[in-house]
Amino acid sequence: MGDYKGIYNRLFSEYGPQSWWPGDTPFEVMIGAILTQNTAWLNVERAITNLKNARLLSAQDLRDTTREELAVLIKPSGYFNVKADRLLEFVHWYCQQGQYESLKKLHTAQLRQGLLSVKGIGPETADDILLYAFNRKVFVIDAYTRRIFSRLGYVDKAITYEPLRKVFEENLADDNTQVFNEYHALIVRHGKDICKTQPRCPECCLEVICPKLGLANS
DNA sequence: ACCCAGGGTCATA
DNA sequence: TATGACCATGGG
Repeated sequence: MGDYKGIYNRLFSEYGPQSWWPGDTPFEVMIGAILTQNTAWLNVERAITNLKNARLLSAQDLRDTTREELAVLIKPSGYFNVKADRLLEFVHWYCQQGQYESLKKLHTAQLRQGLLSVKGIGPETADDILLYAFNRKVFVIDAYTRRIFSRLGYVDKAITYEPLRKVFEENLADDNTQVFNEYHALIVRHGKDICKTQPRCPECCLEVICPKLGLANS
């Protein structure tokens, strides 16, 4: 089973509200979700600042940018050639679908399917967008989630994305979207916080259950 | 110098 | 289905 809400409460009392996702508009959230793939958020912020200065954080303007021009601007976020293509693939789809006003009318399953049809958007990025840009009640799974909760003995360490997402969504069925929002952010925050204090420490949550959770490994 | 970050795709077996 | 290679910058 596992006390999923209990872990949430411990994380929340330890760290407090995380105010995710950082970003001024839903569209900026979506762009950030693509840029942050396997990348530290600090580097994503630099790339987003460049896009803002170039006035490219609207769908229309971004769509008319060349891949080469885009690659230069998002360079700090890494994988810049790959991500330039992914941003363009996404924004083309986004405009074709009628942007936010049209997409927000879709059911969550339909919207998710649409996002996943875009080359460069996988399950985690799609769920980031669903939760943090469209405010849909989906649980975002990442590497921290899988590590922490498999070490807790709640799930198998080899569990794949969809089954793990289902576990969280079933266990948090009675909770609202804000809890889903906060929970994923807290999981990420927990990993960052510990690693900042003790980089690669064997006591770090990435390797064993962090003492901060009050759940010593044994 | 080494590890890895708020992943995803593609080729291979 | 399940690994492995690849993408690439910047912080600790």
